[in-house]
Amino acid sequence: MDLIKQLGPLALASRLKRLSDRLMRDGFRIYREQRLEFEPRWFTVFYLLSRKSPLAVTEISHELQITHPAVNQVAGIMEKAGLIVSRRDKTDERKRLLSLSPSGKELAAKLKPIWKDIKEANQELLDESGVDLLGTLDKIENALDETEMFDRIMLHIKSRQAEAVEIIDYKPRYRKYFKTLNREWLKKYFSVEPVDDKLLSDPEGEIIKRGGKILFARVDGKIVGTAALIKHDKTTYELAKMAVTEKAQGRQVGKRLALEMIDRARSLGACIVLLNTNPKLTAANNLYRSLGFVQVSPRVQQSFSYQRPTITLQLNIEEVKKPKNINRR
Amino acid sequence: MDLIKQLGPLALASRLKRLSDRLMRDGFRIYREQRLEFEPRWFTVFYLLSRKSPLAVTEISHELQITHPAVNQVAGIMEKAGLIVSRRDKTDERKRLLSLSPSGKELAAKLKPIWKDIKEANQELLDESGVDLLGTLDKIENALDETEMFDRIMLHIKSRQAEAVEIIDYKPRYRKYFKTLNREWLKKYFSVEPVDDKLLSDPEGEIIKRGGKILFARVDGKIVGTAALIKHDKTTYELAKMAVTEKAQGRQVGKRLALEMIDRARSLGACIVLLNTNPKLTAANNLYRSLGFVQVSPRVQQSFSYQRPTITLQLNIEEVKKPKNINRR
DNA sequence: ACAATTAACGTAAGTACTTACGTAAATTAT
DNA sequence: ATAATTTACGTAAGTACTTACGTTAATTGT
Repeated sequence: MDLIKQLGPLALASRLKRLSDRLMRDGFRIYREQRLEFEPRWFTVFYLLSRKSPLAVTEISHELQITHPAVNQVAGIMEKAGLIVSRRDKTDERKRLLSLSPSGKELAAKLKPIWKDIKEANQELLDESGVDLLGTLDKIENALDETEMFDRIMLHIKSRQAEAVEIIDYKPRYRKYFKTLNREWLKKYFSVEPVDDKLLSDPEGEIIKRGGKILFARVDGKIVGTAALIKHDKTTYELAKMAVTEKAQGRQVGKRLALEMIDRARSLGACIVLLNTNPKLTAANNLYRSLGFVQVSPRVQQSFSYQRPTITLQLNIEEVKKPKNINRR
Repeated sequence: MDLIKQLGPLALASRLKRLSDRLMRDGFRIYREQRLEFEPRWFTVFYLLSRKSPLAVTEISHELQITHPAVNQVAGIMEKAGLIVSRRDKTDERKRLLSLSPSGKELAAKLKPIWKDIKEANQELLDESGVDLLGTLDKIENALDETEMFDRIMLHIKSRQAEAVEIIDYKPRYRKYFKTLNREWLKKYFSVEPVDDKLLSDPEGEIIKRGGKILFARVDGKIVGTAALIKHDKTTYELAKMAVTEKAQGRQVGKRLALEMIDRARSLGACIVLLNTNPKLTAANNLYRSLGFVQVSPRVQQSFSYQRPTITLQLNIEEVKKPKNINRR
């Protein structure tokens, strides 16, 4: 019958809102029944000012953990209602100091016993239910302070997306993807240089026959990414021509390709994996750095010859640590 | 630092709202980050339709325990976005049947894995905190279904207000209040008849010297109510001239006066307490009935002579039960 | 000492509900 | 069979927050 209840953790936010709305509404009814010109919305700001004043708008906002426009709005309404007064801070002209007006103080005195009744009624509700909701909320808020729900969900999404990525070895029938995927991003950011075209047109001759590797990434049966490993010497390889089609970006395809390729390099006896990239490609560079790549001196940079500005990164193969949050069965 | 947290049960609703808002906001960020044209607000209606359709607006409203305008609004937005379609019910032209459109179904398929991630992340948050929040919410919602917060708070307020009412015996210096308080309501609802004026002008002679009683109610040092007990014969008394000033109404003054007067009648050896009232005075009559007064036959009605329509109520003194929720130390 | 940055506040618009009220179709009562 | 009531839906306005953005005053860096 009650879907939100049934959905459990999925509809947690909706359920909390529903309960909050239910309690707020009854607060509104109480004030009206007692013929008090007061609204639940005003409570936090009003109560705070009744205990400590004057206070500036942002001071209140910090203390209540709500935004300053919220405070500003409530303060505006209460000032119109004559409950609070405001004046500029003499020492800081930006600040507007709020405090209760005489009639605000009078109302506060009338409200105090009602607040006590509300507090007791809520306490009884919690006692009756026999559960420590406040303690529960404490713990949940603390856990969220550690890691926000956004990051928690993103971890799940990324791990699921990484699992959906299949890494497969080079096969002649995939050759065309090696070229098209790479030309896609080269055209977008720079231009396809002769050095690029040579490699892209003959991956078997230029890369595989010289002791390198080529991998592809497949998601839902479609080839969405590729990467090459070029052999420089017995212990030095270069991770190059890594490309992920635009639609699949942000789905951990690049990460999976790079991780797998580093594994392959290790198997081939590599001690150093080099990588040429452009400073503008921040998303890619962040990935490389997260995998342990560090920038090396310009000396190394000389050995390759691209028209576009290039920086060289290096990974010492012994330092590789597998990242925690990617499940790579 | 965090006032809402410090206030505990008093700011329970604010705190639940704050947590709900925090979780909702992150939901919004997740959909945006995944480049999905979907909002947390749509979730409940959309999810329900993805499982069961078609459904009418109020059917959804019942299932989700939200108001039908909320459903109507969300449905309107989602229809504009092309996610749902609606058609009239053939057998009941009032009903608008909602179901997912093909593109809505497509989106649902994309959303399903994300929902799973959200669910898991929320579940982990709860597990991590080591508390059964969902069970706690269940219990609290059940307790509120039994008795809403409004009624819980009202019980506290009424009991406190009843305690604040002081019942004091007649003293000559209070004589004027007996007249003014009674004229106040008589003028408001009817008119002051000669029979009234005779009693009100000489309470000592007309009531007390004839074996009756007069009581006053005092709140915060002010006389706010009065009541008289008129002796008819050895075992029959009449509760009359009960008046509570408008400002103090709804604060249990009448109830305290009536209860105290019934006690006095009992002490004087009364078996029956009569009472003349007007059918229009519903608030007062509800009080009388709650105290055990029942309407008697018109025969009794003849013995008194007011111009205004009058019904007579009677209380058998042995039947008096003290009401539970009024604390009368 | 001056520019750049940061802080405090205000306003506008958006989100996600609600209550209040109106209309029309269906159902029930007399 | 007609009137009265109930049900289903729609619209308007209100509540209580948010984000986004702009202005002005104070603070910091060079």
